Formats: sequence, structure tokens, C-alpha cells
Amino acid sequence: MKMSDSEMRIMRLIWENGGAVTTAWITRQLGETGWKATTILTFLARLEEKGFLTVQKKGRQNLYEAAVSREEYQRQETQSFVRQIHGGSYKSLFAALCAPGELTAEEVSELRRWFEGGGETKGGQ
Amino acid sequence: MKMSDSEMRIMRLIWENGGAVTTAWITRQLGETGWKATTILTFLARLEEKGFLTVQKKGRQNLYEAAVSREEYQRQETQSFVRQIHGGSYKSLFAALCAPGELTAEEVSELRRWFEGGGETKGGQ
DNA sequence: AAATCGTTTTACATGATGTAGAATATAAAT
DNA sequence: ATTTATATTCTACATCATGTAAAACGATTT
Repeated sequence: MKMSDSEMRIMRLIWENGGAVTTAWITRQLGETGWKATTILTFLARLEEKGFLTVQKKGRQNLYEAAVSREEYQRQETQSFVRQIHGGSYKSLFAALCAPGELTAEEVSELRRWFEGGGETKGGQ
Repeated sequence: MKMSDSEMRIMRLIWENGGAVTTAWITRQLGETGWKATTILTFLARLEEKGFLTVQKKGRQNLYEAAVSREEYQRQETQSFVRQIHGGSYKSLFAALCAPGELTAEEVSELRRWFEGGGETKGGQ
């Protein structure tokens, strides 16, 4: 299941926040988008249908919480991306990354260092 | 510009073949799909509109040729993928790749070897 | 009882995709 | 030259995802 750009924007907020959030809170964060309240609720409902959020009621309000972590989602998407675009070949992926102009020399050496260290990372986005 | 699954299937054939191909040739390769001739021609026309193919006429037949190499397309898609899913962070991408169960130990060491060799590859997908 | 507020339903336009018949142009056969 | 076969282009349409939000509903506060 994939999320649309708008849905992703909402998920990013929830992921960053960490815990459960109310519609009001989300709406506040999304102030600059100009999205109407019902529009936001539509996105939230779809995120729930798709299994990315769980909803629980507190009085008449909804509390939303991530059902899938950002890391988990990124893993899934990365896997499916490598399959789709690179025919499942990680070599192909790395070749694309290492094409001139893709990664800076610094990023490459960071990658190499990281590789030599056994690939343990928690940082990054 | 993105290509759909069906379009991609056709592009793969053309990329693998290398040179310019006729509709007849493509149709032959796609025998098992059961796609009607006009369906295939629709996909080809869309690929041209999107700038992935060039067409030239030879008599009343069309000759199609890739306008974008597979590598170029993969680079583009990889870039846009990292931006979209990993917020532009390569570290995030690597973290996703190295999550337990993503790459086999063998794949990791193959990648390391490849990396140490300077990242020159023609193989892979 | 009425007004308010948060949520759920329903609606709809737009664009991508898969699918292919109809129409057209053109080369081949008679 | 006329008919026929064939390749291509046009046109069409159903389905799905997405963005957008009004209408309806239910609980609560006034």
C-alpha cells in the first residue's frame, strides 16, 4: 500500500511528533496548506484504511497514532523500489547512486566508511 | 515523467535489444501477454509522448528506439525516490537497506567488493 | 431546544492506466 | 486501377487514485 503526497505530509508530522495526536493538533500544524478540516479528515481516514494509522476515540475526538513506523515504511518502499526500478538488483541501485554527479565525494566516502564498519546506522532521515 | 508497469515492460525489451525495433518485433516478444496490437501501439505512443522513445517511419512501419537509456532512467528514478521517501538522505536509504533481513550477508560482501573495486559495473539489472 | 463542534458520508472533478474498436492511410495483390 | 490486407492513428471508455469539500449526523454545550 502506498501513500500519496498529501497523506505522506500528514504522516511525517505524526512520525515526528512521536505519540498519538488529535485532529486539532494536526490541523494546526497544517495551517499554511489551506486545507479545509474535512479535507484533512479525508486524508486521515484514508491513512487508516491503508493501515498506516490507528484511530481511537476520546470523547467525540479522534486520536491518531502511527501504525507503521517511518523506518518500516521506508524499508518497504525501498524494497519495492529496488524490485520495480532495478529489477531487484542492489548492484544496479548502487551503480545509479555512484554515477557521476549523484553522490558527492564526501557522501561516497561516508558510504564506504559505513560499509567497512559493517553497515550499522541509526542516523539519517 | 514516470512510466507505468506496462510501459516499463516494453521499455525493458527495447533496452535489452539495444537498437531500433519494429512494432512487429515487439508484438512477437509480448506474445504471452495476450495484449492486442492496438493496445501495444497505445503504450508505444504514450512512451513517445513521455519522451522515452523516438519513432521514425520506415515505409508504413514504425521504428522505435530508446531516447533514454535504462541507466539514465534508473538514475532519475533513484534520485526522485530518495527525495520522496528518504527526504533526500542517502544515509536514510542505506539504513533501510541494511535493516536486518534486507540484504543477505552475501549481497553485502559482494557490494563491498564492488565498492572497493571502485564501483565500476556494467552488470546487474 | 438550539446552536456548536468534531466526525462520517457522500460527491465529484481530474488524471493515469489498461484496454481496444473504428477510422485512416498505405502497400500489396489481383 | 481497383480491391484487399495491414500498420498506424484516433477515439473511447471503464477503473482507480487523488485532491477537494459540502452535506449529514451525533454528541455537547448553552
